[in-house]
Amino acid sequence: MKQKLETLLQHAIASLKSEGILDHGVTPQISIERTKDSKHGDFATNLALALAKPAKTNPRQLAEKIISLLPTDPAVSKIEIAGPGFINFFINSDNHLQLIKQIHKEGKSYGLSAIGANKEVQVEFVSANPTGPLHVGHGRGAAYGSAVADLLQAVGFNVSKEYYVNDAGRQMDILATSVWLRYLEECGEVVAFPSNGYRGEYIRDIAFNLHKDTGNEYRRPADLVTEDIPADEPLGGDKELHIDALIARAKTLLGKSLYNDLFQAGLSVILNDIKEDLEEFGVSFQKWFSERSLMEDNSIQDALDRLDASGYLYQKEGATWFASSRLGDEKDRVVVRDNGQSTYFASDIAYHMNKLDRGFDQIINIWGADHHGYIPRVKAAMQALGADESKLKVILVQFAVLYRGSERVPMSTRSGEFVTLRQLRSEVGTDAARFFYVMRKSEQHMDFDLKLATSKTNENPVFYVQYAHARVCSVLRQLDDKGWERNLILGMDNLNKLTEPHETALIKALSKYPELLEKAAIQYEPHLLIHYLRELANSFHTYYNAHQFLVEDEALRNARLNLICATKQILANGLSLLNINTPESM
RNA sequence: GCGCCCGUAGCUCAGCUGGAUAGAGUACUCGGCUACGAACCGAGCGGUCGGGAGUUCGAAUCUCUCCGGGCGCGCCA
Repeated sequence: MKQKLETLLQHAIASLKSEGILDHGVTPQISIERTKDSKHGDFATNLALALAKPAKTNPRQLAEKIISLLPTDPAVSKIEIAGPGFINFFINSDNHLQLIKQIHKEGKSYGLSAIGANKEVQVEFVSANPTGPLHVGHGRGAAYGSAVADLLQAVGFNVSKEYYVNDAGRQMDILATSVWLRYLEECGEVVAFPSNGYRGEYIRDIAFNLHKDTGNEYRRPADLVTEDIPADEPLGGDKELHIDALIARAKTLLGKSLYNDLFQAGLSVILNDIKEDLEEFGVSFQKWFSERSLMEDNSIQDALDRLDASGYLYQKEGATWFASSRLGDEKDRVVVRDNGQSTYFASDIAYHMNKLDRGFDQIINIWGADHHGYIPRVKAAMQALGADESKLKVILVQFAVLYRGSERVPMSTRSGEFVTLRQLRSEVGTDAARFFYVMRKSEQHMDFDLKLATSKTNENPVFYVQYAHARVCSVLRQLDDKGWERNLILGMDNLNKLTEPHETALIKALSKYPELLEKAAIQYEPHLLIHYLRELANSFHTYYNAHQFLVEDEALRNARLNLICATKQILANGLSLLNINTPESM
């Protein structure tokens, strides 16, 4: 409909030009908007306001001229000028009614579009370090990322969802060592647990199972473990030196092969837990990309060679630096440390080179807001690799700050004090959790009150939308109980009986769905879909309370049933896009 | 200190590529089941859109500045 109006306006502009009212060089941006107030019709354009200046006339006069030049169209029943010079379009009600047939015909695919033109898009999100279970902060990235990806898929992009697994580096060594020390405790060796180790209960679980499965294979005497290790922080030492020494000791005492097994054991338990957790949360990935694989297949070296070949690398103080400041970063960055180890950033350069090599048209990274300082250096790396940096879009998701009542809940993986995504899901339910996360736009800081979410689950708006769906289902069951059958064709033939204002409003709400879906997808704003679904549910509930559907008049009854079934269809389409259940009863 | 994000009703948030009277939910006050589910609906209450200046026909929206809050500024990942 919007497009139709745009075409009509294009004609009018062409006529304005040929009449000499408008200069030929002017190519106005036509914006057609939904009206907020139905007194202003269905659609409005500010075209006359925008063109008044170049046409050297006043907006209302120009609006009249435009209307007189507008070709007539059967879908448009009335055109008005309002306010300072808005042109308001009223759509023929028959045209609205056709929508019900269209929704019925297209069913699940109603609202999908092809604007993505099958372009290849990669969306990388969550990518939490596999050092512990996902917490509620990760949940937001997971819910948001999958919603964005699924929306893009719905409007015709070819989307690949990916999780970057940081299975290398010091954090992982700390994890392996933490597991080992807990394992030694299981064996009966007394070793003080480092203040900088992972203290979570899940580490003990992994150690317990490891001990159960392998016996004393990893056991080493406590005095050998602690011999000559620098003091930990609580004893006046340095916690970083302390834990690094313990890591080194683990490697020496266990040997490369056993240490690797230990490392792998911890990693796979945690990673499997994350995969399962996300699966249950309705989030799936096409690919789990391992950081370690970049080291093993020489990708990091290749990437660095490429940077070197284009002259962006140099040596200083024993380390290798990437001259990212030449490409907009605030300073240069180390890629190979003076001890010969490559940095995390070097892995990331290689990873992004890999993404580019895979030929995606668009690469979307969804990161926590704490990574924002990282964007310039990654973009610099892409440029240095000779790629178009606009291919990369980084979306930052702000933190969810947890409260229990008015008390702030701390979140730190290291300390082990955090609320896991699993706990949240079991307390508030997966549907409610997803809905709540996606309800807010990503840049908005989010206050998540656990007390509120858990004690008053019925107040979560997800139930409001699901209830609308269940209510339609209930009406259909009632129809059956009364011994009536639905007559689809009779209903379609009598759509013109739907003349109540509540019906018109509901149909109008239905008609917004496709354009809304496109907007939400292209702008990466799934919260728009949530808000829409709530509005739609509201239109339905209002209608439900104002009129009875199961009336004696068979023609009217079936017309109304067709309308509410169309509503049910769109509620289902929208909710399932967000991976939220559409219950038939609640 | 520099950089990014945010500041809208008592609370949680929409609205931001400039558009008509700034909207929801929640809380509070009324009203609605001899109706297909009251997990619902209707009405009311509630605002210097953080302050100030600018841009223009028009600013919550754009620019500048100040104030307040979050986050980041490692040879950590």
